[in-house]
Amino acid sequence: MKKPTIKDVAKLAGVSFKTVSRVVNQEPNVSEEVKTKVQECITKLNYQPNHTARTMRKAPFSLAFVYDNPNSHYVIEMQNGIISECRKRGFELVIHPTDSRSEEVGRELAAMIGSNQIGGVILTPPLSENRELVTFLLNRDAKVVRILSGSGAPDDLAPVVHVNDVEAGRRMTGYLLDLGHKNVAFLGYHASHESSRGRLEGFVQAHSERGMKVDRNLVLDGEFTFDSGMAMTKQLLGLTNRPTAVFACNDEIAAGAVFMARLNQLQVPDDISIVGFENSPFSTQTWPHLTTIDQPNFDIAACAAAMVIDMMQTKEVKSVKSRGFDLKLLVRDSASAPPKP
Amino acid sequence: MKKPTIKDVAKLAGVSFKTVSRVVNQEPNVSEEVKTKVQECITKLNYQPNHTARTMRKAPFSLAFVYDNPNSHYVIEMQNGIISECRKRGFELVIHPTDSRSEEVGRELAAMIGSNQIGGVILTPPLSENRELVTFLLNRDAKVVRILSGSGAPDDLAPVVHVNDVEAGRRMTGYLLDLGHKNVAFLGYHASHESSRGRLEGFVQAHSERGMKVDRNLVLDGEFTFDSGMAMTKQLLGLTNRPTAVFACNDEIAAGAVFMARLNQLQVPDDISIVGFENSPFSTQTWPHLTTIDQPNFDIAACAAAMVIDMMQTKEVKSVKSRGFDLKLLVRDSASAPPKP
DNA sequence: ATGAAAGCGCTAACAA
DNA sequence: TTGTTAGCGCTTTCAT
Repeated sequence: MKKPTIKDVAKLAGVSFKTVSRVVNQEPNVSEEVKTKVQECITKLNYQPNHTARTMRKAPFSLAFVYDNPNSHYVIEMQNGIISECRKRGFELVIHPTDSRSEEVGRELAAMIGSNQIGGVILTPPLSENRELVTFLLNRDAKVVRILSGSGAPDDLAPVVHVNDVEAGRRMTGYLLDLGHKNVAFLGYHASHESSRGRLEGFVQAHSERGMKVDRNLVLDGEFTFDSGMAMTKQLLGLTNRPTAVFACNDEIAAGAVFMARLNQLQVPDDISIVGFENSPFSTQTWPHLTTIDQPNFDIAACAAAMVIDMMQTKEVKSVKSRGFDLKLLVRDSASAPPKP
Repeated sequence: MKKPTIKDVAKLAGVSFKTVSRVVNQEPNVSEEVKTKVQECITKLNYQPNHTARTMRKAPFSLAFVYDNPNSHYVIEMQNGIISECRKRGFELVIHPTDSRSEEVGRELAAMIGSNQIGGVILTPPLSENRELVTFLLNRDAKVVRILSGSGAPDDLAPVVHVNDVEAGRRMTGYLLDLGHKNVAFLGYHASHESSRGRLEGFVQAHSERGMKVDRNLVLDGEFTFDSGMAMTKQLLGLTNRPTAVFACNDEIAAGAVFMARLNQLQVPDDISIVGFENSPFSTQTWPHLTTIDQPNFDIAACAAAMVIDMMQTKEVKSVKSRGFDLKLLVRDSASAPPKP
């Protein structure tokens, strides 16, 4: 009736419980004969090792995913990626939504580490940009992996998985420019938002590579929201040098832009091209579906998870590694050549 | 250097480690004097009880949130609600995305329960509608709470938190009808989708309460997607008795409907009223923002979490309880009185 | 190749 | 009010 323990299996198999332990942990020095018998008894009793007891003797089998991000889609994809890796390796995921501006984060995480619940932490922006937090966690013996925007690791603190927003911005802008657009607007710059900085940098690069200059009046600050997209686009349409293409910093902005264009009797993409970034559900939640940048969040997260787990499993302090992911241009129907003048 | 244990605290305080345990667990029979001294030592050493060891002696301190739902927003809200309750009660949340059509679910969960990782499970639709799964988990001594669409618990298997889709559908339809609409379409019926059945039922009720009959040609089957919303609306607009209002089964459908209306030069809500359901981000990802139904997912989830935790903490088998939540009509700008003929 | 003993950090049961 | 003794289910260490 009660859950069988290692001892029950041992009794049934007529061996010492240590032998059962050896079989369960695939340790050497067990004769084939005994091994099979034990295996049988395990299945017969439907024995499952007690995860808790194991954790007590070894290290924790859980890692935490810490995030402060209003974008559900992003969080879920990350989460799923991490979980898929966790399942493969027999780990558990504890999720920890938090407010990055609060002082609590460190304390909360310290509590989880201190109580032996978790051994590793995966941090996403903006938390991952917080050096202080990273150091704090490191000092408490937690393994930390950061997911960051950039083309490499910014320091040697802890491994990072980096996402090259500059390159993606460059590629997307190049696509627009090569389509023949001369006036491209950039919507949704946000100085404190690392990714948007990178995307703008790529935007500028693509221009200079083609000997073109970015019209600073066409670079608009804004939130990553639909409403902000509408507002910025409205502003754009009032301009004398009205752009023929719009590079929106994310899909929600782009969706708002599409809507505003439509409101002004402009056809997308015939009269104006509008592209997004992120390949979020919003990119197909508008018409035409958005040409956008596909960010492999699932893979990024799985990679980060693999890294923390590796770190948790090897006692040695390995040299800091980092791994980068490329973002892909996803051509759909919201961009085309500019209208003939 | 190493993490302090209960014994270290005891040594420092000059008491037995059991006394420290008493203080930590707020048990009675400790003199104020000793208590304060121990408290001091705890802070001085920065002692934190080892969660794992505790779990081994008592019951697991984790519960699982099992879901199979493509809607990130829904999942995140649920998750946040559960976590907020978990934090209050010192529990951990393990999330378990899964494929409800797979045979694995039961096995996977059984493994988690069997290995003593989790003691309770929160199930959402469509998993929560699976009686077999519920029984299976119950047989393995897991505490189960289901979140279900309906006006009460369908059985005595396990407690449920129910969400009254019928009532919400009725209220929303009543709102439209009372605005003066005579032809209201229902978009996105899906026989296998419990909630959509409930919403349609409410839709019908509201009509009959006003002595009106539902035009079955205006009830369209469809997916819960933007594209499906567009397609269904297109079909609608071809009808001779074109409806003046649209009740979309969720916000994505409604957003698609708004877009299609716009494409056909119809103003929303002046020419046609369109309402959604769910109050998801999509409801403000269109213009005008959607009048919709607000579903308190966070509270629903928190309530379910509170229930499982209660069940995990009391040994007694309590009589099955259930708790319902009302959905609120959220009036925004996508519905108004029908146009004058 | 196998087993016995010790002990992880804690709580429960029982003294004192 | 306080302390002692077991022992949770497992792994580690050290025999045999």
